[in-house]
Amino acid sequence: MDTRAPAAESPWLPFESRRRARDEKREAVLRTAVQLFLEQGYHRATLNEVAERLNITKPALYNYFRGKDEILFECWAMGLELVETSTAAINAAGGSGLDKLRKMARAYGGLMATDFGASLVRFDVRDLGAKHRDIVLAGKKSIDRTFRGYITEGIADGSITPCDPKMTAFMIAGSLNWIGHWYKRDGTMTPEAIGETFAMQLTDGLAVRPPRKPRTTKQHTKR
Amino acid sequence: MDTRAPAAESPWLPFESRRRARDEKREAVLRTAVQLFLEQGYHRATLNEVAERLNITKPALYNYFRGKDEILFECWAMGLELVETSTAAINAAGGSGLDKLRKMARAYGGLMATDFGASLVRFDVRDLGAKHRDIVLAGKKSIDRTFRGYITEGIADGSITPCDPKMTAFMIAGSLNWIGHWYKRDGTMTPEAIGETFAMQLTDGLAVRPPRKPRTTKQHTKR
DNA sequence: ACTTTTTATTACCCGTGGGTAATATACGGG
DNA sequence: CCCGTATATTACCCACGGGTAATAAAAAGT
Repeated sequence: MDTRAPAAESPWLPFESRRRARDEKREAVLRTAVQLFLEQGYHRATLNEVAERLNITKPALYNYFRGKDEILFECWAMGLELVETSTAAINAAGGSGLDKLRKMARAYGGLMATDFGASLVRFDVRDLGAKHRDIVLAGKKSIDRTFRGYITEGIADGSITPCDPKMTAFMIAGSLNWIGHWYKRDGTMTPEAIGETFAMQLTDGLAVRPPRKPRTTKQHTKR
Repeated sequence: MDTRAPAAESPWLPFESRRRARDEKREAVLRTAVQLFLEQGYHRATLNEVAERLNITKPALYNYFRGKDEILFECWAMGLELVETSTAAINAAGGSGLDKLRKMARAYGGLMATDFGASLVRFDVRDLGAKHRDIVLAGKKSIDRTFRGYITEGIADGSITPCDPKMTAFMIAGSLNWIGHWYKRDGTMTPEAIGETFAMQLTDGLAVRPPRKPRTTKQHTKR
């Protein structure tokens, strides 16, 4: 009667044979939800459709989450966790401030091309309850501090030219965050490649620097 | 009976003396709406509250707009118009690709600190009807083309070091777009100052360049 | 095999908010 | 002064979707 193929990879096979572990299912809900939220936007996405994609019905979701906003929060939590893992590795590896900043740009930029990574910038904290919102805001603040930290560190150790760490962090994080808004899987560039490109260009600059003798700045005579 | 002070500057004085021109009112609706949309997010903001802030009632809004989504669209239209005005001025002024890119960064960055400017990046095109959505997407595409154009121009005229214009445009526009997400009026920096800072740093780079003789890249021996 | 617990289903509630119909009030012109 | 038009108001509709209660079916325990 219903000949639709089952959604990609749901632990709930269309009928019966449901015996996987609880955590696996919870995670599956999350994966499906984050996808739908990104696809349609949090408010347009309905729990009914999340459930449908998993071959279950809406109330079943309430076995794993207290409500829609908790699912949203968990998406954020996943993203934050990924970032923390990255920063931990970077801090452990050591190096100059510039080194760390570049590694961070690469890692963070790559994350922005993943579902849970994009969650960090595509969703709205105002959709969360006060409690969860505070947690997320703290996480975001921590990320910001990390960026600023690497920059001040870099200025101190001479690997980065003096600048306002706050503004520069906003600038770099902003351009990386934006990846979460435009990146589509169909693109030719892999997330890592994008992260790499951004990391280099953000820290390398654009303007041509006159190698030594700056020829009088305006010599673009012919048109 | 109702002793509340009338909202800031509404053409509708609490009772009577409503005779201002239609366009003025339409614009007032727009200004109030965009503020509320930014404050609370499009979906949480209600037309009832928009109306309330203007000392009128919801159905009165329908004298000026066909629906909520049309109001949203007009916010976008305002923002797009502002950008177009800027680019027109920049193109008229001429200069090298780098010059134009810097001017654009300054102008666009400043716009991101305004309500209608922020509309361009804080709202979701998926909230629009197909027709309006297409218009907005076309506008965004045009902005992207402008950035890319200045970059390719700059590469051609030698003011910008060779790079992938697409990626670089994403990078610069991204960091500027992000201003629309974090800028708050209470900050110490004026929008123009931010635009200026970003314009310079984005095009100047961060990494210390060894003035001439690069001393063997790793000399951060002590700690 | 029986009971208990977990997990799912069906059926429903109901708050919210965009949108509309019917109506009233003000304004401008003849 | 009266009428037509523009603009506002009150009162309402109703679709949508998050959330819940009651119940059934399956797993797990003994």
